[in-house]
Amino acid sequence: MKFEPVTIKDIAKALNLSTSTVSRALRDSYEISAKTKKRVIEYAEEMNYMPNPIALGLKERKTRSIGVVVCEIANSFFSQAINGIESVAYNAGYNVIITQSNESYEREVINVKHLASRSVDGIIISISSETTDFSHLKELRDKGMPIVFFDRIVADIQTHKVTSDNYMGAYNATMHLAQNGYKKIAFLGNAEYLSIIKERLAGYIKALEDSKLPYNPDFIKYCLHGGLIYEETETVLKELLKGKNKPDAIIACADKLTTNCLRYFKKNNVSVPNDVGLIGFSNLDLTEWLQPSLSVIRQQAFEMGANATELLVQLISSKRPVKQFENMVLVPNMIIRESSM
Amino acid sequence: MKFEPVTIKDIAKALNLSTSTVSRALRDSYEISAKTKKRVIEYAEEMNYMPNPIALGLKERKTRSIGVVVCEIANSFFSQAINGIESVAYNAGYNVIITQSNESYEREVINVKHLASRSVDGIIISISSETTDFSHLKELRDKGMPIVFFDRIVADIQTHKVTSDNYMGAYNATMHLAQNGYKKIAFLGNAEYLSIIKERLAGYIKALEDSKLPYNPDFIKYCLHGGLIYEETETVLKELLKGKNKPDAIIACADKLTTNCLRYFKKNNVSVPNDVGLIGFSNLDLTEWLQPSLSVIRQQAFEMGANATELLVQLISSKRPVKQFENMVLVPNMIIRESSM
DNA sequence: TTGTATGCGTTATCAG
DNA sequence: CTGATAACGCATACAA
Repeated sequence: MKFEPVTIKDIAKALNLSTSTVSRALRDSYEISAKTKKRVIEYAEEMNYMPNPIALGLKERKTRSIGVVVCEIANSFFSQAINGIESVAYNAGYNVIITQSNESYEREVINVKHLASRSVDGIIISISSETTDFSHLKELRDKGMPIVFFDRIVADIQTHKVTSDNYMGAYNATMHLAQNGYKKIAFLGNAEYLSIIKERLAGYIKALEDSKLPYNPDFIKYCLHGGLIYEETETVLKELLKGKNKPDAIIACADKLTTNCLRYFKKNNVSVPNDVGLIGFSNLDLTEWLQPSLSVIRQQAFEMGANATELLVQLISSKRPVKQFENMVLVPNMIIRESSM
Repeated sequence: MKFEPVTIKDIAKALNLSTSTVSRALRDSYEISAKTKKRVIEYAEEMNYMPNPIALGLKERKTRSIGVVVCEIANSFFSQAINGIESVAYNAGYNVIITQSNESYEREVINVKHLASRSVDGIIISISSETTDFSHLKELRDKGMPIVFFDRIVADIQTHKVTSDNYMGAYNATMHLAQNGYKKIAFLGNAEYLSIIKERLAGYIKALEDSKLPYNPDFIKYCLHGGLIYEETETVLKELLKGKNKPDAIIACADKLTTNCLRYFKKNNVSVPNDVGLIGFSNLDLTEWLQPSLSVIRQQAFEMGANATELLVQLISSKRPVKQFENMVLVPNMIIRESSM
């Protein structure tokens, strides 16, 4: 006894009407008499009628769902962002399909292809730290798929973008450390070519200049896997913190990278912020209590997700060709949060 | 210049064949000549043909997507489980739609209704800690929607379930603490009526008996919000740890609950495991380095997710009526992991 | 105001 | 071996 959903046809038959009348009545068309409308709507209600989204999609060539590509959801920044994405999407009547690249280019391409193969009306993507070739995204964009780049945007691809003011964020973070007496501040990023990292590096360098601190290229390090592999971070930190002229503070440019730094410091009995100052990007609620006086920046994950989704939904339902790009850069407050020492 | 996906019809026209021939060739039907088959498949490949899942769904009354309801994705157990779910679902050709209840009953009902109305083919759910009324799920099950209960199952609802051996897990955890010299072990759960908590409580009590430790009802506490609200946990811990006869160890029965305990201890300069022993459920990779010798149990999140999904996919494609329930309880290894002190 | 016919992309069932 | 046609559920242009 399988559950058979009631269709417009069933209603039409039961009420001795045509399917089109029923359809129009349910859509509250002006050309239907109030009486018929009422009869249909009441009966539909009673039978718990639900329009079949698949049939709708077939007609409109829409799936009413949007795809999301992030590096991983077990990341406080992205899981918060996803909350924002979902809340907007649901209100707009969209489902959200989340995929994870695990910082792998190959995986990202697979995910994007899968989403694009008509299971999705639009895509929100934060590229993997490994991605340097963007042809899969350019292709998609050229085919007319609405895409919003999120957080980790691609500078040289013309499309819609939502990101934070990474330059100012890194600038503020560096200034903060400098003002607290740190003289040799290191910069730890994930991927050198990632736009958000480039911007942060620029902000970092500007802050060094403004606080008259020397710029030391040895203090700039990258972990391609973005902290997904602890050992990679460990190797880099070892390299960074060896010798006599080692840094006395670090700016860590990713959620997991920050976690890994803390882990490494714990393991090696390095005290934060006494031995080493540390500021981590992203919203790690753990870091607040892990190490007193560790500062954490960028709290607007939810808003960023929500904004990106609003933009995407707008793009999807927009009648204008998607090719009329409007770059939109969102600048959320970058918060330096300090806990008491 | 909107992107128009290539359809079977297009291929048929281009190759001077009928749509049915093309369809059969692509499905590798035995009644098509090798030559035609090759011609069609090659052309389809070249044109990057992708079958339209919506049209497929219309025929089969399927959406090829499954819904997931968890309390939150920013939870190491669930985000790992979701990885398992997605990997199986993806291989079986299903999309995964994730929703979060945030431990709210109301939210859970909304999510379930939403998923059901958008006609996912099946649902994997881990109920919220607030949920005590299961009519929304019973209703759905009675309508024939394949449902697999995951992790936080409902004991008195007859359907398919995948969970871990919580009784043994708690038993082992408690024994571990007892064997390490702790005498007054407290039990911290989220919701009293949650089956996994009841089972863990039973295992805890049995372990107390077996290690000849007294059972003290004051040592059993609950945080309904499952750690989502730190202050709630803090209040409970304050209550638990006051007085002279306070516990010397705690079993924390949820991911965030464990985190909150650590946060509270940090704040109050309580050393783990010297002042208080602590074992937390779920897979918190952070805890490993946060506090030496903190033990963490249940590593099988990925496998559990994968198993639940396999079961669900099987249910969906099963021709038998879904009402023939088979309870399936998965018993993953419960691991007590220790880091060096 | 209502009904009829058509099409969205695909597959199954007939015919040939 | 291949082709024509109906059907899935819905919306809509066109007819009445």
